Amino acid sequence: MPCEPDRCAACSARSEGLCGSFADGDITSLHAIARRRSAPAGQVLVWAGEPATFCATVVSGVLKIVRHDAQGREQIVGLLFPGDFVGEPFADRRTESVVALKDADLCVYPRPLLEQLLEAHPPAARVLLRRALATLTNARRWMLTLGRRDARQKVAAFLLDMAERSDAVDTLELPMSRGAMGEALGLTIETVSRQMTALCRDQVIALPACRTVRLLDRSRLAALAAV
Amino acid sequence: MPCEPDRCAACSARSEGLCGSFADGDITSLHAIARRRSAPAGQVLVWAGEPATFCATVVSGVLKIVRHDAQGREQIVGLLFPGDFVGEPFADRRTESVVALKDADLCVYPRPLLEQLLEAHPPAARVLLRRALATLTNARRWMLTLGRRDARQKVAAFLLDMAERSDAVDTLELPMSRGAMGEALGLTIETVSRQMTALCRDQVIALPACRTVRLLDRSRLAALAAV
DNA sequence: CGTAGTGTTGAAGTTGCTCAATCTTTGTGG
DNA sequence: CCACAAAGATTGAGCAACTTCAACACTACG
Repeated sequence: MPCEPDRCAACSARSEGLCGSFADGDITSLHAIARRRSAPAGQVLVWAGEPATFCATVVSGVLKIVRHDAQGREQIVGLLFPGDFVGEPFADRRTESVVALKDADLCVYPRPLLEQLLEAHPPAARVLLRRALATLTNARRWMLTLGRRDARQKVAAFLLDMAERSDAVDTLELPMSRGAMGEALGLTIETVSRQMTALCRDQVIALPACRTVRLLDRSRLAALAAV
Repeated sequence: MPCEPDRCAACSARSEGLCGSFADGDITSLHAIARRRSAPAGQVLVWAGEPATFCATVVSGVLKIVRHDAQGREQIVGLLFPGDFVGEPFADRRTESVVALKDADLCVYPRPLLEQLLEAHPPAARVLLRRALATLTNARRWMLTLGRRDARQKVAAFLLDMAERSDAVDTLELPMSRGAMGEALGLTIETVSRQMTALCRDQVIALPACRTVRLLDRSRLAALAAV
């Protein structure tokens, strides 16, 4: 009688994403192809341009997905939190880099084996489809911010987004530097910094520390973001 | 013995996307839930905010997917060409509008029936997963353009993208106005227009007509786009 | 105590937007 | 077939916003 492997039973991401599509008895088949890996903040897990050898589930930590162009400019195109799926099945080559913003733990699956598993276990493919569609909708929401909002609105929208993801009531810890915020928002470090201090001056937020944001007036922040 | 319905057999999108995941004998089950619909250029097929009642496959024409914010600013977040899949299964409410840029024909599926079909027919879910992942990668590529490139590079990148999609050798027909280009690029009409004439002046493209672009120097265009 | 990394602030310079006028194309009715 | 209206596209001038460049402050860590 198949039972749940200990590591999965103890995993905080057990009920999330891909893993959540497997029943306790079934999870063995996913566990069988998975190995654990951890990465310190700053480490590059995936290099754009390399062959795509694995996918993964984020167990803990935060990662950024980055694209760069011919002139070396960088744009963060996604953030990965615990439970999120990393990588793209069916794609032989990576077009984006993945970098740890904070120390992270991953559950890694070799891509060929994962693709076999997706064939053999239809609920897994459906769960990935659901997530992919949700991620796409999120990316498109972000496109509106990148294309149409000014610096103030971008920063406000970013803070709201982070607040939602960490379901913070009034204080939230940013998982990244001003530089990374700029990469995500299509702004320079300086502009991000100026907007943060401006929001502070206007009593919309407070900054007890560089990366600690207290939301003083969430509705005004939402109004500024023009969400 | 099941055979291919006439309408599907004659359809130019038969081998594309969702339909392509069904064998000639199987297509009946998709055909059974589908009805045809056509829309003239300019017609709104989906209103953001409405309940999501259907998905569809584009048979002919071009559609735009648009998001708007509280201040009414609009951003095109995707374009749909023949064979592309319209709508988001599993999402109860639309967050984006879909508008025909050119007269279009669609093959429409009621969402609940489609979702049942995805359960019953795993290859269909896998095909949608593949497409969703590819669309996501495309959206992310576009995010780099929106966030990091200046007006000249945006317009150059857009023209290259359109050239690819219509696999044009040297002359391509834009399926949209300058205004829609601006919506897609996060620029004003005026800026798009100025960049187009500048590219013309620099002998990178020629404009026999407003929406007809002749690519005079594709490699220089690529260099300008900084792809 | 010095150095490196990160963040803030200021001044000057560009880029793209706004507003406004003009030109072109398209479509409609006489 | 032409005239006219409406929509789309182009061009120009002035302005606001963001970037760039530069200096300086704060923190952490050896």
